[in-house]
Amino acid sequence: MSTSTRDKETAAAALNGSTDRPSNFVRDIVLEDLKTNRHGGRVHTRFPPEPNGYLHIGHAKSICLNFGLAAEFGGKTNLRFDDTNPEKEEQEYVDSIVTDARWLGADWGDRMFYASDYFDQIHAWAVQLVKAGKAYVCDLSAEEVRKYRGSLTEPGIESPYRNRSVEENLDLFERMRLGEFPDGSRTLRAKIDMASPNLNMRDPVMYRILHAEHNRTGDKWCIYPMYDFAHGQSDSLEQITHSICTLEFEDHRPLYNWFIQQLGIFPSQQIEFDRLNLTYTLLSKRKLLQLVQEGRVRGWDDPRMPTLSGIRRRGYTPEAIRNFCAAIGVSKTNGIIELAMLEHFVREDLNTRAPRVMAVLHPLRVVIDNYPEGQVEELEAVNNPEDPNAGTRKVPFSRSLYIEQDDFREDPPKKFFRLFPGQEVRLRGGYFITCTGVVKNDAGEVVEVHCTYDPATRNGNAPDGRKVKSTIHWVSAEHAIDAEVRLYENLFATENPGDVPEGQDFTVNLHPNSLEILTNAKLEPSLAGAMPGDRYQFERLGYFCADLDSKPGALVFNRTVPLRDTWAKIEKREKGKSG
RNA sequence: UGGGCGGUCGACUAAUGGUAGGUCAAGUGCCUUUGGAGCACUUUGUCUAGGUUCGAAUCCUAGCCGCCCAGCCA
Repeated sequence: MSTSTRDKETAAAALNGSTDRPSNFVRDIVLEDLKTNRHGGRVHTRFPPEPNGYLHIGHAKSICLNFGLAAEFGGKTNLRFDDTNPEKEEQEYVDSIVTDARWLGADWGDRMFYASDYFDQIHAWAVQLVKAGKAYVCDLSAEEVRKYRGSLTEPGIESPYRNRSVEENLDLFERMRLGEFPDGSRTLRAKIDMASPNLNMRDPVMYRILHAEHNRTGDKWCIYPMYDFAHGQSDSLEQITHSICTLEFEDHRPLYNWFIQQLGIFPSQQIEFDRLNLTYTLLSKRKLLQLVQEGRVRGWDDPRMPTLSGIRRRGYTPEAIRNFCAAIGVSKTNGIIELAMLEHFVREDLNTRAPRVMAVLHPLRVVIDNYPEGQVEELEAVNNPEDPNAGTRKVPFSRSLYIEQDDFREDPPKKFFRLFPGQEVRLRGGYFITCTGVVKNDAGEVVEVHCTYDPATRNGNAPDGRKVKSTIHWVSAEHAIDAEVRLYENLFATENPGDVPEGQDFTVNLHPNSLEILTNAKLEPSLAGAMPGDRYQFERLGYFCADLDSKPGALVFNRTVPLRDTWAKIEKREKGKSG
């Protein structure tokens, strides 16, 4: 079956309501347009980032919506850079956006465009509006324009330059283009209605003078169109059927439509949805840029950043992000999604695919007193209990091991099932051991735990059928490889980092210890060949991903997300009871 | 106080005049060689007040609350 046939059938199935994909209001609009044959069955969307920062998880929602919708109905999605402000845009951002969008799974074929591709046409349209008496050159300064605009409750006043002749406007606009005037001295404005209750309709600026080198058009232009006079025009040129943007552009829709109507060009339809908000997370390119510039993080791809590059480096998969985006839905309510939702979808994805390994983050030495000195056994460990095809691996076992400090208590609290004096536990993939004693340092801290093992429990079960309440992970001390492990907390300590006390900066909400670097982690030897980007479950701890900084012999792992920790919950609750 | 847009479990989202359902979170139990995963069960909701209707989350009226808009940013 050809792709297009299948796509059409998919579209038909969707039209019949026979798919179980959860709908949303944008999809419903598309469905309705398809039913009424509004665009001849065509669905064409676009993803229009400004190359002034890195893509973040909020953009992922938009990418999934735009590309997902088009794909579902056999349509297309363009990648289009909204590059109308040369002062803020850079090639680095273009490159990162391409990389990140592709990584997420976006496919725009050969349709990667730039608003700047259309500068000639947009300029011609501006001239067209001038000739029609719908636009004029205004000599008011920025400050004057603001004053003349009026306020939320008061109408504006018309610019004294509003009624210049077409000839004069044409001449002036051309001289603006030729660079005869300094930045900010004049603008081209649409002649609409200074009394409109919608401020966007009070003679909005269409073109401003900016003697700035543009990343793509160089010094060809010294006038640049504003968003409002570029975006809809670009949509129209690309015959975009559904131009999906976020809620804050709702007030711009009348203007979007006004330009299209005055110009008599293809009527793309703007539809607004709610942008993503996540607890403990800031999704504002301006603020993320600030974090990078002030060195509060290690860069745009710092694993604590909500950028796609940061999240990727942290170990998230594109599938997890897509599943998350599908689950949160699309609406017009401005809500805030709990970060736990995102974390759920990484765990869900990684659970099925991440190979299990053993790693000890905070090592505590264990000596098995009755295990023969110098003996080494290769125990067979399951790679992934969720995936029978993942097979097994050999893990060396010897007399001296490391276990997690948290897995031993000299004085166990209630409901603590792990190792303590007199207690027997199972070593994951191996023997039962019983704690017989401890060695302390001068400070009274336990530095070594002594145990005996039961040779009859090699396969992890006791022949006499006795049970053990807990299984703990371990690594053989002499075989362990060292690694650096980076643990992350939320970048921000408050649920809504945008809420800032009067007069303060949002950085006051930064989590003081969002990065903890462990330099003494001990890994099982099978990890020696881990390459950057490789993902694992460190058993009982969480999902980890070899960092970009990782090299053979100098491994570095990021904790993507911890495993759900029932014991931590119990302990917290018990402590609350007693304290 | 002008205009625009919204208010459904703790969070997100369905139900488009006809049984308020799903996911996350939380809790309980089962299971378990990860206190993981899985399974089962449970708690909690239609902003308020009127009205229309046999029947309202849905329609009407009036309130209340929240978000966005006064860049020559997007």
